[in-house]
Amino acid sequence: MRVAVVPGPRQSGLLCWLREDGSPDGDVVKVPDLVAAIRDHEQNGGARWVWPSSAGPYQRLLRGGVCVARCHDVALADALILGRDAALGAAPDEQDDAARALLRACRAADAAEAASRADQQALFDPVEAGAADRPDPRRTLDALIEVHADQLRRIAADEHPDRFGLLVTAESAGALVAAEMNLAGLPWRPDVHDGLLTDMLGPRPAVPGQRPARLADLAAQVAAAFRSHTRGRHEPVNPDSPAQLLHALAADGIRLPSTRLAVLRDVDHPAIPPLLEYKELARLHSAFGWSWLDMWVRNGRFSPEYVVGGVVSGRWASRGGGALQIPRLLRQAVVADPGWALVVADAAQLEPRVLAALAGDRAFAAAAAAGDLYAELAAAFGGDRAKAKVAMLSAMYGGAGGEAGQLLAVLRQRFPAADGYVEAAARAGQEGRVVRSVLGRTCPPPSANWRALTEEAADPDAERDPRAGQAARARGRFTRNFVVQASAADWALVMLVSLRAELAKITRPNRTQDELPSAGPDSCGAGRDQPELVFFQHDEVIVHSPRHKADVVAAAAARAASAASRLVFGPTGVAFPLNTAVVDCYADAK
DNA sequence: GGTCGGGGCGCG
DNA sequence: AAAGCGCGCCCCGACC
Repeated sequence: MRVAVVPGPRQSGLLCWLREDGSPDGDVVKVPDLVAAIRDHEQNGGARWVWPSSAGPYQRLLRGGVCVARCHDVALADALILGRDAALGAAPDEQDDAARALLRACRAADAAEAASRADQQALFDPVEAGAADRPDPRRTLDALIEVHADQLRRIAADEHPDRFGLLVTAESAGALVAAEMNLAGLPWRPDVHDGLLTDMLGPRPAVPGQRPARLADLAAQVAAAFRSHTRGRHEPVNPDSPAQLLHALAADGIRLPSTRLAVLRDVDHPAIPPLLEYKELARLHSAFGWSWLDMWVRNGRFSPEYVVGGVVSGRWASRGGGALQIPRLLRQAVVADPGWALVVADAAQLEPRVLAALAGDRAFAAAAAAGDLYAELAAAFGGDRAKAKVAMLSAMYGGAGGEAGQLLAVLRQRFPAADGYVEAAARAGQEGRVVRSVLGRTCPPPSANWRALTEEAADPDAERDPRAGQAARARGRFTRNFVVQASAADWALVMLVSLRAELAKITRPNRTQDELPSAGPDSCGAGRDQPELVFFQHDEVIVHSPRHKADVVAAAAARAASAASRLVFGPTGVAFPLNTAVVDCYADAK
């Protein structure tokens, strides 16, 4: 059962029950307390809540201690559906423009409210920011119902409506998980983090912006190693400046294309060893140093904002704190609370397995039935596992340099279906067509620039622009990778939301306001004794769980992985094994 | 004083 | 022969 929901003034809201086709079933219901109304319905069978975006209303619900099981996020659905239709050349639907504009205004008001809520630390103050700009609730509800019904029609019109419908459902559930994980936060020990920084960099500088002792020392060593420095003609070379480094090296007779690690590593110059060490430590300091700790860790939790579908391939992005680029070293600071454990589950070699399933390559599937895919493939590469891995990555990324070319030839011969699949995707991209993931996420169409460039080159009379071939091949690599990366993202998303559903089964249902432990935010019925999803990074999830429930959680993760494989790929010989570890500290999970 | 693209590097 | 896919964030340096 679907119910359209729009917030009204103060705590109120409008609800409208919908029929299967999305048309209104009965009158609009005005409720004085929207959070209470949704809590009641969740306790009595629930509904799929249809709202303009999860971002606004769901934050409010979570803070009221209410978790919902299902929703339809119209904004995320629109991105998927309109992306598909634009890519496939369907004409945009003029009549929906007004309705969609109204929903955008509603989401903007939600965002303004959320921003002001983040400013005020007081959680229970009524928040009225954005209220002035909020469009009329009744008109918004009508627009919501109209756009939602339109979306249902467009989903049904897809070449594979079941799969595309699953994608929309999973993306919507992903938005719920994202909000819940943001509220829960990743357990983070500032004392451990600070200890690591101090060990490597020296004590925290008293003056912010000052280089810590170790960095200052290395910077001085770098500068002193240049002749230009010893002749005293210049300011000390700043190791943070690629331009200054290139210049100083050139003055010593070494001309380099860049100051990349891979380039510097092969250079013989006294400045290089301290420079390499400087670069590594400077990055830690600037990206994840003390100021990061101050800015992002509160009450022992790191709470990044996840951006569902923020990457074209459907992977998530994050805003603030670089949540998806945490250096592996700092996993030591991710420690479960006393009496709790981290259940860390990552999909082993997800992308090559996805390719095997996509292509329906039987020989490949047979190899992927085992735990270590590359080890199984090694036989085809003279028993060398490393070669098998290079070949796979090259096939998926479009690399063909060095040894990769020969390895690709082996791959082509032994696994023709898998090779054919990515080659076809690459060809489509080069020709300016779009490709789709297994659940139907579409890659963006080529830009006008790209079209102009490549069409010019197709004209036999025109001067051949080398950039045209370059651009075409680049797009071929993009689409080649897209089909694999985006389908892997499909699998991971379905796995994540399946795990969420599994966890809900071992978690108490929603409680009433009276049962809330204290006057603080409370996620998904978690209180202080229930497992919570706290991290998701492309092919890996972390659940923070009471230690005595960790094994149950691990089993739930395994079921979620099986469910994802079945739902996304149907019957396939390919296995999608999960590496699951129950640990105190993230760094101990392999 | 700000913005913005590039270089570089962390993660998958 | 040149070159692999996707992000976010830091610093620098050019620019307004």
